[in-house]
Amino acid sequence: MLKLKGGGIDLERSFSCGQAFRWQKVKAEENCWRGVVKDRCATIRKEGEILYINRPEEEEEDWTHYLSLDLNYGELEGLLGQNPKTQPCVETSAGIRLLRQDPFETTISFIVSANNNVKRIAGILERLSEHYGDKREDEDGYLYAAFPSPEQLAAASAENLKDLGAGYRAAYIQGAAEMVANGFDLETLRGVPAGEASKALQSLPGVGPKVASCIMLFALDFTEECPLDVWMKRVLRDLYAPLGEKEAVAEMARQFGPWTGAAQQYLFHYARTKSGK
DNA sequence: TGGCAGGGTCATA
DNA sequence: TATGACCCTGCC
Repeated sequence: MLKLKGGGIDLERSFSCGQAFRWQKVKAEENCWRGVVKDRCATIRKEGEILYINRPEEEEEDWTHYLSLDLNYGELEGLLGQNPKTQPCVETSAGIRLLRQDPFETTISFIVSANNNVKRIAGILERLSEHYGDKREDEDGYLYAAFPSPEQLAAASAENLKDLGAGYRAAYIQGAAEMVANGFDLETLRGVPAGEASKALQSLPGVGPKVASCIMLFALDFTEECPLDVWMKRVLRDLYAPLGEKEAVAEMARQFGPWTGAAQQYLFHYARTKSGK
């Protein structure tokens, strides 16, 4: 059993704010979530400020990194609190942590996210894993399906993917998986200029500017990325009017610097909470 | 029950 | 650069 200091993380907000799709609340227990991260299944329970994770102690660094427990989010919340316009989201979104996710899983997840809703996205990814991923058992005997490897998904037929509910995204999933399986190296994009990484990602089928931005923020450590979806566009109109979208993003980057992406997630969650979603 | 929105992308003009 | 089409489920 792995034991970590939680550092103010809010599991519910972090897992259900739309950055990851394979975490589910364990209903029988208080503040307890189970999820599959690439090929590992974990159950995380929070008691006070301590996280109990049913993983071996050697994985301490991995989970600290995944949950961003090594960063001081007090700094972000301080910045958000300084501006009366962004201040309200501190209350609704405190405890959200950007999860540092696997690049391939994130790529497929956000290809699936296009013109789609969170519930259906989660269902498609679950069926994708059940169908093509390795079946495994965690330390407690819980059976789960790992996220498929690029090779496993590349071998899938678009028709079969369609049957899993992916719709017109089926061909994108298969095509992107094939490119990665054939040597398109997502990892090497870390640290290259943002414009270059975005352009490279957009050479994958089903990946446009928004999905590229999500992959960069959620999986490749581009912490200044600010993905603009329909919700964030509304937020920017509300908060930064009369600035246009580009100017508003520039203003966010100026205010938040390396915390821009995390601020985006706080504001995104705020907007959705406010609308009752 | 019908009608539309849902964390966009792609093809076409 | 600007429009529509696109699979299909969930929700009002």
